[in-house]
Amino acid sequence: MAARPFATEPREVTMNDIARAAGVARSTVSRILNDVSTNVPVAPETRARVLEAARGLGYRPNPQARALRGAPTMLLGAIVRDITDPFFAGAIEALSTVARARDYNIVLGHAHAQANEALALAAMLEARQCDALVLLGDMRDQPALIEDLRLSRAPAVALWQGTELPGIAAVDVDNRCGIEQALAHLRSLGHHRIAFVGSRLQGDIRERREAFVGALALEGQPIELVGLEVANTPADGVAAVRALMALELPPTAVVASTDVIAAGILHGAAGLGLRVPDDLSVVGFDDIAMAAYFVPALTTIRMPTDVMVAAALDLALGAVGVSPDARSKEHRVFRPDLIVRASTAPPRSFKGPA
Amino acid sequence: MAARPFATEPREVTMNDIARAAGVARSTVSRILNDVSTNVPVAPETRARVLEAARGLGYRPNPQARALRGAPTMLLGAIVRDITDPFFAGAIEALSTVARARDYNIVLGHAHAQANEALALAAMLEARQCDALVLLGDMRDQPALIEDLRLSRAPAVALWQGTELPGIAAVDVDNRCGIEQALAHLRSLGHHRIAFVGSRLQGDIRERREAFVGALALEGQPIELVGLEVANTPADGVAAVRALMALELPPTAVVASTDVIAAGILHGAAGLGLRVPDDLSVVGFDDIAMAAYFVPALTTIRMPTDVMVAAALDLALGAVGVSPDARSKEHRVFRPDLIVRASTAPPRSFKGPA
DNA sequence: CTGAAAGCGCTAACAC
DNA sequence: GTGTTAGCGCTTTCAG
Repeated sequence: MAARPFATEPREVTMNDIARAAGVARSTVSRILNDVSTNVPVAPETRARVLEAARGLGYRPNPQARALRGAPTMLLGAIVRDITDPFFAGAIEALSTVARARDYNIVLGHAHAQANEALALAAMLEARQCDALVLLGDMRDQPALIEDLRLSRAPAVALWQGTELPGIAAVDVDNRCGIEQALAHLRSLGHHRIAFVGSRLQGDIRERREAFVGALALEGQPIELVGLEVANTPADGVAAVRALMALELPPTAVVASTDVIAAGILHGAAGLGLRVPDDLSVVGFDDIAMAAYFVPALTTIRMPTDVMVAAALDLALGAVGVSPDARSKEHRVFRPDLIVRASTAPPRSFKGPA
Repeated sequence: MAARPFATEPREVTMNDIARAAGVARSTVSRILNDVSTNVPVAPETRARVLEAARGLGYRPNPQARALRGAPTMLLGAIVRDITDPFFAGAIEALSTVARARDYNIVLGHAHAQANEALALAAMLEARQCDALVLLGDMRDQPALIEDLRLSRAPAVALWQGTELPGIAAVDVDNRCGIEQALAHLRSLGHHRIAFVGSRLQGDIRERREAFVGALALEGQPIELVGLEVANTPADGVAAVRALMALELPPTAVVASTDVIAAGILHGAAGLGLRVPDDLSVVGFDDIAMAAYFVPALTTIRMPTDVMVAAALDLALGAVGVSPDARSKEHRVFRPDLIVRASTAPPRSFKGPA
């Protein structure tokens, strides 16, 4: 067989084919298949014939044609910096689940802090294939994206942005509340020298850091901060705990800005011959699926991820009774909870409440 | 302002608008914007005028209209059972990266072994919004999906399917090779009682299990298998190690079918007061990002994920010089490597090579 | 070199 | 009840 320039695709079955097969007009087929019987009556006999033909021919509606007529694409864009981050992986899963319940699919636009970062995102917007967009995590370092977002017709919602993006609806966690719970827990165990590990640069993490500083400053407690430039990786958690433990007066407890960093802290502590929680207490943030199976199981802050994701979707796709205009101004904040596990205990020197 | 039934969308800028602004015909605009200058010459003056108008009006091509004309959607469907699985999260990230290099975006179709499982997938195919599909992980328990896949016009590639799906191209890892490396490593350390943890039900994992059984049977070694029904979760890893250690003659080493299960084994071992690797050696499979930061760092089998994902994309989107027909019959297998870390050591009783 | 016209598959007025 | 018609935004002959 000679190679043809273009493969002759096995032509799609269209409404025309059904119309011909059933001996009716295309519009009739459309009416029946879309079940607009409420408005326009159709003879049951015709209906049966058309449905039969459609099934027999294996008809599948062409979404592009529908979209051209103004139908929604049923695609929801999810822009995330790093799918590999277990917390965001979980969030995407949750988002995908609630989206599916509305017959929406997720288009992934991972930002991946690379050189071409903004481009990937712009491409997605440019393509306008999505009915709405959800941003997961802090994107303020991608000004081009934010700008495009504003110009874009598709509504956008920022999840875990950790800050307000004027004109874009937001769903966030109360980071201060979470950090305060962690600190209250550690203090009740008798800890006085508590360190925080996490960058001051990125949204949520920055908020957590500020909450930490604020809370300790309020009480005149000594503050030990590490990692103005800590990345959200276990490797940087290892480096941080090494730095902390090399201090003249090392902390007895560490609050990590995320569970991923906490994993590194646990690993690094073990490498230094320290036992957690006896020699060092560790508190994480996020409660990723694995946190309960760290060695030891991690005490951490859990957010109502499912609820938050559902709220974001409501905002993005339009909950009943919420005008698009009002939506873009909304900023919903949810309260996290402390989950106490095995990585926290009274410090060694602690002999009971004063 | 009274509420209108439908918000008047800020009308998109179309080619007609440009044509009007530049005083040319729509077809001319199309030619210029698509740069088909090779075929049809266009007056430089006209070209400039049109480009100017397009930029000025902020024109963005409508992908649906293009698709209707037969253009590709530039969307790649990725069907994965569980995005939360760190290994697959990494794979999706890799896939997304190579896809982006070809201007493709990923549409997520997570299968999530629920009641509505097959539906989600069918919906995606039904929608035919994707130019090609990549299946990540074993999907044989979703026969409806597989069937749809065959009917679908979009080419599909199975990644880590762990078995052949007739008519669907596949990219896989040599599981036997990986398991044999793990066993060789453990034997060289002096282990004789080695257990395997992992279900016999699912694709890759089943292959790993069979490789394990085969290799040990060959040498008449005692075989300890756990988990005919082990799920790929840390929780089941914990249960497995408890069961193993309750045996009359517990193993001195465990091979886990995945790093996620290995995490549970490490956690469970610690809970039993066992020290890894002194009391028990543990080998994982996958080398997920966190594996190097487990306590202790996990010895595991690493696959060339990036290369495999790229191969899958080539197959799906059509590498140069490969006919669609030949592609669907391809089955490429890649070799994994053992990464030795801190979770393996000679067994306690071992006093050096015999 | 450029314009006119047809049509991708579908929906929605508007006839009859 | 059902058919006719127009048109969504775009590409692509085919005429000039």
